[in-house]
Amino acid sequence: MSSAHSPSQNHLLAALPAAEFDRLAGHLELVPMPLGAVLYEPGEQLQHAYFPTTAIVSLHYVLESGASAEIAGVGNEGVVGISLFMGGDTTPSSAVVQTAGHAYRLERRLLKHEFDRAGPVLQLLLRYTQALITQMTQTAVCNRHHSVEQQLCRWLLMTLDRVPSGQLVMTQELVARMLGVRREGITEAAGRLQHAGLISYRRGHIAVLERSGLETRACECYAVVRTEIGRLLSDVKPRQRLSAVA
Amino acid sequence: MSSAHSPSQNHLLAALPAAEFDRLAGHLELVPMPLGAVLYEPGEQLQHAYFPTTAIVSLHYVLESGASAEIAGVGNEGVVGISLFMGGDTTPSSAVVQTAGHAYRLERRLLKHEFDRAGPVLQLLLRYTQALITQMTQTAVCNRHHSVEQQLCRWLLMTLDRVPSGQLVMTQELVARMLGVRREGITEAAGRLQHAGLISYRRGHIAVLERSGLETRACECYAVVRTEIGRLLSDVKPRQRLSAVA
DNA sequence: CCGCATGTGTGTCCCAGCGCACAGACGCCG
DNA sequence: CGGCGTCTGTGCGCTGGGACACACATGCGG
Repeated sequence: MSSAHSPSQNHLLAALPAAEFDRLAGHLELVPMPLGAVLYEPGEQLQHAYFPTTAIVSLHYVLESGASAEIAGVGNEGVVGISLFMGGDTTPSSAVVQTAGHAYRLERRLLKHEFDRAGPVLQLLLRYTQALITQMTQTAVCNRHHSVEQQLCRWLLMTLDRVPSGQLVMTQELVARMLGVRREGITEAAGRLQHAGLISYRRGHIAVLERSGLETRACECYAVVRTEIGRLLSDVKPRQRLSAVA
Repeated sequence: MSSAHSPSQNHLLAALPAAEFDRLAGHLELVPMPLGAVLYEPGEQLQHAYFPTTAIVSLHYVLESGASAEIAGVGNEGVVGISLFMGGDTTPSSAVVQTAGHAYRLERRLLKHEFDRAGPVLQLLLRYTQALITQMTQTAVCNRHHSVEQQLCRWLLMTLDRVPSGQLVMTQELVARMLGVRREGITEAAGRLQHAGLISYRRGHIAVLERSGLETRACECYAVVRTEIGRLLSDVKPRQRLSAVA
């Protein structure tokens, strides 16, 4: 595993015109993202926006009761901290590192400055935000109407898109917390998937064996989000490595 | 009921600096919004953005199975058609008039133009968008964890904020479709609320009698969204008539 | 003012998912 | 290599909500 880091590992940054990219590059700071790290908590003033390269961040909402659910996930296709350029500065949700890795971060001030420029950077960020909105709406509908197994498949697929190896380091307990369901529900669903030969797992490690099987069992939500990301971020710079967007 | 229409009945428009407001005013077109009218369908290119004054619009998502759910609602505090300035042009969801009334609409081209100006108009729109995002995330979590009754209360309260009279024209069937639940579930929940003296209804009409009671029974989601709208849109222009924001 | 479409109230059955409780099983660390 | 913490499997009973099936109201249009 080569550890050569580059901002262009993040699709948003990679999609920027060279001039814009160069302008920002000097200000990007590579930071490690350990599992469980909290990038921000509800109402907290963000100091940086994070462009993940290998890390995956989960936008999470915790209710007063302690129950929680993932709102959306952000990997190397996006950025964490949209409220910085949206103007609200904070959000009622939090952001937690779901898969350890790295990200490039940009200071709050610099990002806010992008708003005034109203250039390609802002345009790209807003498009991404719309894709994120799609993800959120889909999550809302999915939560309402789809089974735990369908959602698990969707979640695995989305994570898979951000982890090329297909080897996820993830306990069932954590997955349950992501989806906002009972741990036992995941055990059962995952058991069925393993039995069907689609995945295999052992104590905190999940390996996807047959991606297509997951796609069959997943709800439409996965495809919708995937397609929408492709649509919104493709014509900015046609060739990204979103791979198999269909 | 005075039928004097004015763009300033929409809080976003009203919050604009005078110069900006005047610039747009000439291009705003007052349109009636009949119940059930579809402003856009999934994937459809929007031709206008709508700033409701008395109408309420429901952002809606319909699954392949036919099941559906409201993603968020837009009243005189907001605007329908954010994808126009976000850059995506279309969304996978649709927008349907949930309560008849009026709105001012603005042509696509003009709104897109606002993006390039990167002025107060865009800033306000983006802030509103963030509030909308909050509403969507809250919907997602609410769908996961809260009971039908709690959600009904939340929905009633949010609608109430947009209908000063407290007299809603709305069948249980429709409410059910909004929340993405069974009609019978609404019948039961509404029955309990009526029994408790909080609301009264008859064949397609719902009257709220005791707002505070609904607030008690609603989940936290209502307050979160309400507070966030207040926070995000208040310091643009302090005095809006969002009334009792708490 | 009658009738029928359209809302609303019930009741019954069923099941996914929750809460809880505990039994194994793995694997890391001393 | 042994022990313990963590993760996973399983078995309850319970319940909210879904699907379906009617019976009854209501009020609009003819």
